[in-house]
Amino acid sequence: MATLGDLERTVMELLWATPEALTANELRDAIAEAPSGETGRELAVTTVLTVLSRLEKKGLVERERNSRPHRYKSVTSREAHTAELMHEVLVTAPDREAVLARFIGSVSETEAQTLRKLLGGS
Amino acid sequence: MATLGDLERTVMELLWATPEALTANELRDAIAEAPSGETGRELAVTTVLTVLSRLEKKGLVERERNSRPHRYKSVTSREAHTAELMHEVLVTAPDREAVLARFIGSVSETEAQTLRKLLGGS
DNA sequence: AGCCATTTTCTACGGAGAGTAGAAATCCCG
DNA sequence: CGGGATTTCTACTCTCCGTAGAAAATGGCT
Repeated sequence: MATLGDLERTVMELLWATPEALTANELRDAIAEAPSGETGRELAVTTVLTVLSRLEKKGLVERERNSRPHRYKSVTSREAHTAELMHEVLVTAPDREAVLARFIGSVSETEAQTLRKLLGGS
Repeated sequence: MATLGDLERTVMELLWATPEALTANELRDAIAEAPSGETGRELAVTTVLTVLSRLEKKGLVERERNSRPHRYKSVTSREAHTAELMHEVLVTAPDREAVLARFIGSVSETEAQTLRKLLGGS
């Protein structure tokens, strides 16, 4: 179930947060700035490249091979990816209805509201 | 995020499927019978015990230490556990509303129906 | 009480995934 | 064409998990 490591996750979050495709160097710098979370670490650019190729193999990242410093971007939006993961979790259980029943009990009222709206009438 | 290995998952599914607490030996036998999935493997009972203690450390399993052959049972139901996992996934994204929007698009009509019912009116 | 079979704990190994990065190969710009 | 930038290869380490033997603990039976 495509589970991500810490660094992989950090990279994905940066890619998800950026509309344009990024180069490995740009990513290395962004990680060093460390706007959130882990103390800004100084990684070798090869480290970032390794992670990127692993993410590419996992199908989460796509690279533009034509432009010289290759540019990387996420294949799906963060929301789509998260929703897909949720669905994967859901279908691991035989009784999905029961799972959903529990699940809606765990979401906030605001979120419940959103769900009602999205599910529309009937 | 408490991700399970294959054997750990197999054990959890057996525990979830059984109301009474089970001993390591009973679990070993149940795995050997292999009612589903993996070809019935003959595991050493110590293997099962190791997995059980790891699951206990992860908080998924509880053991009755008083009864002599210790008996193990799951801490939460399969549905509760699955729903909890889904929620954990949901909150990894900043825009939960957007994730939920995608998510409901991925559930079947039957499930959507269930959700409407559970969310009630208003 | 003492012994032995059963049970539990400890220790360990091998393989996979992930973080990390140097060495080597490749690629262009000037 | 040469050299700096870029990419690929290779590799080491750590942690997790499957797997199980060795060792310790336990408890019933004589």
